[in-house]
Amino acid sequence: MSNDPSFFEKVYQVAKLIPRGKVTTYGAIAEYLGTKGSARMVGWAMNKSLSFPEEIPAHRVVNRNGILSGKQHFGNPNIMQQLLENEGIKVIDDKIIDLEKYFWNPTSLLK
DNA sequence: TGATTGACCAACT
DNA sequence: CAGTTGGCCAATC
Repeated sequence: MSNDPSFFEKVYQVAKLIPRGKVTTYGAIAEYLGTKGSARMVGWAMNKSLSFPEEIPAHRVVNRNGILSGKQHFGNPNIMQQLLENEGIKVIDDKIIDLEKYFWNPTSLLK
């Protein structure tokens, strides 16, 4: 099969690999893909992923500040925070506490 | 089909 | 210190 994964498809591959109880950032995924500037695309891809049949933990992806940027896209803004807290991640004021502690870098897959 | 937007990030002014 | 701009790729108008 000819694999020609677009930026878009790679995002899903990485997003599915995010371990439970961990979070990552749009920029980290984009950087892993080799295109740091496409961080916006990652978020946008997540938005579409909500409509996809595949289970993609979009709630484990936040922005560089650890803020739940896309909480509004889950239908109800509370869902994203509840999911994160359900995995043991502390979220206060739509922001992840000790982000570096829960942060998971997709680049770990390379080594 | 050209222009605009988008769950971002970093650098520059 | 805060606002603006450039960058990236794909989808929508």
